[in-house]
Amino acid sequence: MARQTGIIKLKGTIGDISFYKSSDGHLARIKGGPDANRIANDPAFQRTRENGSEFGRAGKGGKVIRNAIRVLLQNAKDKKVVSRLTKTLVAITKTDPVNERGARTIQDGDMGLLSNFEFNTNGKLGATLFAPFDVAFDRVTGDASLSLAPFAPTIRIAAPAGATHFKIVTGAAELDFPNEGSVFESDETAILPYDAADTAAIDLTVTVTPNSVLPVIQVVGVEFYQEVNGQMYPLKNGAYNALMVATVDTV
DNA sequence: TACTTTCAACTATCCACAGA
DNA sequence: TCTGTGGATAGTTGAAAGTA
Repeated sequence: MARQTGIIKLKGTIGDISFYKSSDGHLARIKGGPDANRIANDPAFQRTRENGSEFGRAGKGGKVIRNAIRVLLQNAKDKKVVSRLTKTLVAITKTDPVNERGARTIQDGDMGLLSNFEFNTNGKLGATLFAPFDVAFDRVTGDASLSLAPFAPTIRIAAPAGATHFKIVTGAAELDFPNEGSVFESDETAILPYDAADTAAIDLTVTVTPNSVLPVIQVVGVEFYQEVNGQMYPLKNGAYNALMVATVDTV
């Protein structure tokens, strides 16, 4: 049994050697574990395969969502949004009361858990936009709307340093998880000055399939800009832009 | 008993390396 | 020294075998 006696304790795996801390001290040994073939075929790993199946479904579901809102997500995301979204979708999958273990789905689970999901932890909408806003989705017409009464930007929006302008965006996505497809439309305000003067009332509407029977989510976001010599530049490549799930509507 | 590894899906980011 | 390429990694869940 190999032991680590140096000052620097390692944790993790380098090559075929694993380093970890146990009650016997810091150890180093050849990595082990069951092989891929066993996990794929051995009846003892049935539970493991069921987990893998549901986890895989959540991962694919995350891709459907990210692909759907890609045009907005590109401007407001952090490095770990994929894993955070997967985590949420796994939790949703577990709330599915219909299907048996290993076959549970996102759309049969409680998709409400996706409400208020923030796509950028570096710029959360909940900590950025303090102007009250209303969202509404009409399943018959397929219209998703966002409205804000006039507000003073410097009071109602916590903008990162350097921002001179901003934009409010929204989008609706109709999600078809089994077929890995989606319908998406987005709308946005003009680029507005970040100052103390009240904005005009904001009303944005986007439309997805009327009378849809699929789950629909609506996202709301804020994007920041910096004006330099009359040109608008995205502030720090959108590091502080916010995007959040505002509505989750299922049949 | 405590701990690791493995698998499932996905992708931005990081790193090493080769070649110019 | 710089650039492009390709592979590894992180991060998420849960189950069980294997080892000291």
